[in-house]
Amino acid sequence: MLKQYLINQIKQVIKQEYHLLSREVILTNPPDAQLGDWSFACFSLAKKIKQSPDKVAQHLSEQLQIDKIITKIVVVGPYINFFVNKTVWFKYTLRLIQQKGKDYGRNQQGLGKRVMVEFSSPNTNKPQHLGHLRNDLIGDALSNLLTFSGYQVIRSNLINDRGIHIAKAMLAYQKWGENKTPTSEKMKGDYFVGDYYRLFGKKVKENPHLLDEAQDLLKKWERRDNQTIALWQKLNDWALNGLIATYQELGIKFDRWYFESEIYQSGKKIILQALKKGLCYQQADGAIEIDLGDEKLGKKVLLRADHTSIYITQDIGLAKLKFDQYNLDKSIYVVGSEQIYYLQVLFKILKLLSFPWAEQCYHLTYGMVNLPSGKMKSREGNVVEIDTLIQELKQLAQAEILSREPNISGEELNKRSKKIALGALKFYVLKFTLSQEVNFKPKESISFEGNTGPYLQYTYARIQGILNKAKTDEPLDLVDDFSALKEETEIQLLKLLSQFPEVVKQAGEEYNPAQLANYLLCLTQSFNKFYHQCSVLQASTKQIRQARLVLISSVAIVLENGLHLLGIKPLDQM
RNA sequence: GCCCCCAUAGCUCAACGGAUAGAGCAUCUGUCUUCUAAACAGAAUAUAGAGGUUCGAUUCCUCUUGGGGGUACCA
Repeated sequence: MLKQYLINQIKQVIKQEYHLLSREVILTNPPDAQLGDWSFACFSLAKKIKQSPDKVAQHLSEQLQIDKIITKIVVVGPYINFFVNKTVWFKYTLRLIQQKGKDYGRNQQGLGKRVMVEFSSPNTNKPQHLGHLRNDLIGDALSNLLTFSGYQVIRSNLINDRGIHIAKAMLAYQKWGENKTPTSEKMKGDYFVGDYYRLFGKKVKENPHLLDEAQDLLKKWERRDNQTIALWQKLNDWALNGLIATYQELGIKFDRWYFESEIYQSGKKIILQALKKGLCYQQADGAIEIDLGDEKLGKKVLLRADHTSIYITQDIGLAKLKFDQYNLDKSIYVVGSEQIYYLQVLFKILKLLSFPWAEQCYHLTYGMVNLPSGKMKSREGNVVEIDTLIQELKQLAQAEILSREPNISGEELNKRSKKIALGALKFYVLKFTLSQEVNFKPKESISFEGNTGPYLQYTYARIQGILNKAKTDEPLDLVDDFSALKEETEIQLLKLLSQFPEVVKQAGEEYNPAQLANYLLCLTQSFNKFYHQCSVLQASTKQIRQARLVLISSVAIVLENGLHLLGIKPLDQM
């Protein structure tokens, strides 16, 4: 690697001149390509040896050798700027990409390590909306990134299929459902169930006693009352089928499903044992509580007075179950920022109960999704459902495609519009920094222009168009001569292509898919600039043409790999 | 009340403590007989306020102001 070579050269000179072993030699990109290809800033080194940065830069640069790879060294104030041999760089990078193909950018960071990513975790009382979508997409992209970094990743989903919110939907259906079914109403199951959940919300305003009835229903469920269980099973299946259909539409898969109805009692035993050991205590009314030993966190009840379990009881049990079953190195919870305090409490409890793996639990937070009309609340119907949005996007994409290709076959139209719709939606959501709240703008989310998923897909399609027309007889991975690539845009592309492995590695380490998303935009913009300035097929010489074909084919590979990590499918034609 | 997060262009977002703060939308102006105009080129506009740390702060610290979230024997 050229960058590593440079770093080693610098390290050597620093050692020789100042007798310092500097582990951190960081090379940056100069703000302008005219300044150089890589840059070393001498500030921190200057501080260590108590000299002015300018002096250090000057002195170091005089000791550095120019060779076949480093062609020029220019000092600008405290910066040492390096120019490297582009032909060598092109050859190394492009051949590497051609050889590795789909594996270009893969790293071994997590080799031998096992990590679980729990995400999505929907309730079975309504369809998934935009808030879930962000969670789904982050969880999926993160899992992809970690897999690409060599981790063994287990994607898990905890289905919240029990509790008062489920009982509410059940009660409404029992009272006003008239034995309708999703089939009879020609509705997706989760939407069908969601309607009854909302209906409950409406009716309970007129008649507050309905809440007591729902409570009773939940108690009957807990007593395993036959009729109640049957009703629950029925609604639950409908809702779950709807949820699964959405995952299929999104192309998201899970390795392990946990159902709250099956594990909600787990954790009880752990707590009773902890009580015996004196790790927690019983209150006068019988409730079991733990002192979190921290003023900010306070105290937390672990089991109700009647020793039935509450939500955290099951999360304690589930955490243990995960580590017992999978011997995890890391357990990541993808959960919104509104649950920061809750997960802090959970992890603290696990630590206080002296589970050795407590420190390996990690909460990956992200900001909420806001609509222009304000906060999303399923109960009030102020939501944008995922399926609905995808349908809208698909229709828009179809209109776009038809305006370009009126005679396209129905099947192809369907296929393409789905990829484009999902590409737009996924990229729109994933490009936000996690800690940022997402202000969902309907118009921008359905846009296919500018910084969007379809822009990336379009660029990929453009490249495929050229490659298909090129019909080159020389296999691209055998092209050897890149000395003809001299344009600024070509070199810009080279730099970006060689950066990809670092970007992926960092995005994985920092659990930050947005970083990859922004990199891909940068690469794509750079390509389109090149596209408008340089012709590939009409290049002035065969040498340039062949070299450019390899270059753009490499861009396509990197783009495809990057999109794949974000869960977005490229298109050969648009 | 207490705790946490956020504040960058008219709008939505970028920017390992480093060189001239970048994109996209919207607005205005150009570019399709030439590899797909879902594109490209150009114009214009920004770090909420006050201190501090630092050779250097959009980035770190404190306060102020303005948004959001949390503070259950709910899930």
